[in-house]
Amino acid sequence: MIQNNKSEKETLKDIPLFSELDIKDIRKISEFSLIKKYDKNEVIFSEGDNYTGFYIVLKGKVKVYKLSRAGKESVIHIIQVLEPFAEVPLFEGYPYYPVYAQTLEECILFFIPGKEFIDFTYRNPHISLKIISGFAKKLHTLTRRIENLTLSDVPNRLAKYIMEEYSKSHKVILSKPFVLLNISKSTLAGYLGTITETLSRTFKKLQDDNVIEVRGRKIFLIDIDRLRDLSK
Amino acid sequence: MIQNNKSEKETLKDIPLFSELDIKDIRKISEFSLIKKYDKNEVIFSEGDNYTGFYIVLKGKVKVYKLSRAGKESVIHIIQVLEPFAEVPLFEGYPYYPVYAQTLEECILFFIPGKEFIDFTYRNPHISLKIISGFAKKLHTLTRRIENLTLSDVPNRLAKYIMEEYSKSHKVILSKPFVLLNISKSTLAGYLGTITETLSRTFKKLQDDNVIEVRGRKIFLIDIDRLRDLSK
DNA sequence: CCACATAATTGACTTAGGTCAGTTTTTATC
DNA sequence: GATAAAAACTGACCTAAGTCAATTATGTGG
Repeated sequence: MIQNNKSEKETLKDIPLFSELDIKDIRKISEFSLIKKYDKNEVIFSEGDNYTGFYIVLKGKVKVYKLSRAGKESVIHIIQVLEPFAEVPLFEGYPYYPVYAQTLEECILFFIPGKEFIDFTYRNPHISLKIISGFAKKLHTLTRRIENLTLSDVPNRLAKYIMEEYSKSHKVILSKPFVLLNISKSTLAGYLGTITETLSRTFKKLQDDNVIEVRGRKIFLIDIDRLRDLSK
Repeated sequence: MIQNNKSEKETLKDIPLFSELDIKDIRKISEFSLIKKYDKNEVIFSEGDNYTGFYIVLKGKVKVYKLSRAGKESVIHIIQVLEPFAEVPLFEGYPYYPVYAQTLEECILFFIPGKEFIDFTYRNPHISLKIISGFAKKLHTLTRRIENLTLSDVPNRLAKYIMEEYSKSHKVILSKPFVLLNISKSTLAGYLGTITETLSRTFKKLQDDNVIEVRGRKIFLIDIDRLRDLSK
């Protein structure tokens, strides 16, 4: 984990959280923030660690998760480029990280110390509307997750996931539409609230039913209508 | 559903969301808001209804939930006195209610039209910090719910629920500590992500193990240590 | 490019918890 | 306080998905 703090100030403007800020404010935030680099699979913080601040992903992907006593993993969020994570405890006044965070690949993260950011927020109230809309979006997502976990079975949840990924990026090879999983199948299992074995069998079942074709991380959508139906 | 708009202005100051506002602001909000009365079990809004605004419970309790195709119910929140609900879509710009809401008993609700409240927020940025901390708390709760649904079984989730209720209100009769369920067992089942039959059997099992004693809605905690252990 | 480690798959088995159907208990209403 | 309606409970059964153990595939660093 190396730290440096050069350029990159341009990128910050692309972060939804900072999109309303002018270059002066961006510079101010940069002054008390850090750019940190992480290898693949590095643990960024653990549940129970003292809270120091939050992160924004500039490059790579981060898994935010909880662990059971037995070591089973429940993936709460997959954080993509330009998205923040661990910003919730800051506004709750919670002094510890309530979850684990680990990189899924080589990452560059923007680290923002909590105390300084709170001060900044007080002096720049317009940023709070950004925070609110970010939180609202997260709340919506988590609500849907709870709904899915309680009302849908695994094939249903997997179909939903594939359809959502597909609607984010319409990729096609040789007239065949497909989705490229950007996380490992074990991470996906944890995200769908199941285990790798069950996920593997579910993929197979959908394949045997000619709904999809699984080739490694490429999932070809053979029968989109049926997949859409399965995802309801 | 009758509407009237008298007194009650004092109560509004007790709502965490409004606690920082002075009497002038409270009066302003009251001007564009409504007090609505509901019978027990009245549906306040349904999923898909056009979004008009959000509510704060002044008296009673409200269940916020989703329904599966088959009509199975997943309870997302139980809203208690002075808590707001349906405020999330407002800040997401989502034009429909994404959930159902129904009273669990006779209720008095404060209804705040969305458009007017947004305007008010722009002119009173200090209220946005209240919104943020409310959202942060909700996010924390939902995260724990997901964790529980994916990593714990039903006895575990029930034990957690009882312990949490107990820590909110330490009630004792004849030296026996107990918890008074303030929702029906079928609602509780939906909240714990299970069904009434399973909940009933789980209560029975905990009773047979001499951990609790169930007498209607009164749950006596016979062996708190073991219950606490079960809830981990 | 090989060797090792990690990830994914598969089979046999178990089990938590859901379904269905019927009964009892509690609650609300006249 | 009787009667209906709703909520809670119980038993028999079933099934989705978890566990355990072993195998196969994939990826990665030397």
